[in-house]
Amino acid sequence: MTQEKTRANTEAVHALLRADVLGGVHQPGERLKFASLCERYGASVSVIREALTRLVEQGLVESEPKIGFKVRSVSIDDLRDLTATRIDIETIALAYAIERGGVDWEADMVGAHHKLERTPMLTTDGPPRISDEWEDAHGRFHIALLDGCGSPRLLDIACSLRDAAEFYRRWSQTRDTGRDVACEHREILEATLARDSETAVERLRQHYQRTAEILETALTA
Amino acid sequence: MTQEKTRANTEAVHALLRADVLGGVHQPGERLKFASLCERYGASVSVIREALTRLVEQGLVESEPKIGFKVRSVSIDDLRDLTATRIDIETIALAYAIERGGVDWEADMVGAHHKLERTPMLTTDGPPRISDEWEDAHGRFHIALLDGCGSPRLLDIACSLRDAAEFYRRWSQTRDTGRDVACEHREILEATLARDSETAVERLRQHYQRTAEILETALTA
DNA sequence: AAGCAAGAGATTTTCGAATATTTCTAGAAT
DNA sequence: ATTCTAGAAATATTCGAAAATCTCTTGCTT
Repeated sequence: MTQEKTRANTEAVHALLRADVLGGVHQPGERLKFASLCERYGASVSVIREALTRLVEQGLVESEPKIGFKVRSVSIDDLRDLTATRIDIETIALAYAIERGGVDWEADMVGAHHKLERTPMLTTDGPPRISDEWEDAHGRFHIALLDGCGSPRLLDIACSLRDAAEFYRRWSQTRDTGRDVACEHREILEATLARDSETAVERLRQHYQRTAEILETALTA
Repeated sequence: MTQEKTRANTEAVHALLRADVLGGVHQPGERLKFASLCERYGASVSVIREALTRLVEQGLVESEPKIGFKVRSVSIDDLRDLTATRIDIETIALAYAIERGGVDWEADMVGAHHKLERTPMLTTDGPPRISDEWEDAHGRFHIALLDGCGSPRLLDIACSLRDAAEFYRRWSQTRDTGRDVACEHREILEATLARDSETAVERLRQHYQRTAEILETALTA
């Protein structure tokens, strides 16, 4: 009786399906058939279809009319393009934030960073993998960094690119080869608070570049 | 018997509805009710809903769950944000294109520009307004400029921002106060072909800035 | 043996009705 | 007069089945 929700509205199914795609429950390239999805999410064709349609528009799922839907497939080329684009966009946003951000922005940023530092990165039960809580805190920190930029449109783009990146991230689970991610975050925050745009941007760039390199080796292996 | 399509598939309805929203048939802020949309596009609730869902995800329509859909509303603030973001994004893309674009890119660009120059800007029948053909050629030229950038993701973002801008554009119909748009295009092309990144980017920036200013006065008036 | 055609099965797409929710209206109570 | 509430109307959401389409198999022809 724990999950007896009589309301299976689209919003919820969309969130669920999205989480499953992002989390790798459905593999990239995998076909998403209505029959099995309806069963899995306990919803009707209509609501599954709406959820899929939205995911297509968000770039997480692909659709061929009359043929069906499938999870978007991954490639090295796309990963490189994504990384480069992400760096370009976030670089601009961070610079704006440093230029325009007020004290509220600073406060949120510091808060998000604090939470990130206090959240254990790896799970302790079972084989060590990056915990969902950490992923969440990590995302929030990076968004908090940009949040002072004052441009809803730019922020929105950054978020959607972050989602796309999440898609790749699960491959690199625990492959952090002697990398001090926490330190990188601390240094980015430090330069940002000091309003040192040059340094902050450069550190952010390296942060993403390193992640991408790890992902790339994981993807080729 | 000219339009007796028995197939009202989603793709078509989506395109139609999108064109109508972009073209101002449905005013910003206007509610989009299923009943009237079903009648207008001769389709069932399902396909209307899918089209609307997609438009929401594309940022052209807003949705409040259980309440309904409405055309996205416009504002000066959003126009400014949009313009600034567009300049930032296209600036990057153009710089990349100039840096990396090959001869095919050049050819497409020159071709698109030629077509733009040969397409009459204003309609001759009825009150003069900007013709759909010109709008189309105009969009294609600007996309052709960026197409050499080599980044599908960046190009995609640029296109979606262009759609958003289209949304505002219909207000400024024929308000071109002594502005030589054709000349601006020619100069942008010229600098781009000369691989003079600085100049090209600056001209593109001014091109958009001017458009935005005209739009802004039209919006406040 | 290769290629083609027909048909069965699987799957997506569309429909119209049933259901759930919100919004409007009118009347009663304060 | 104003606020509140019940009911009616309008509207969005969800469902399950019918229709359309694609895919795969099987048997036939060359």
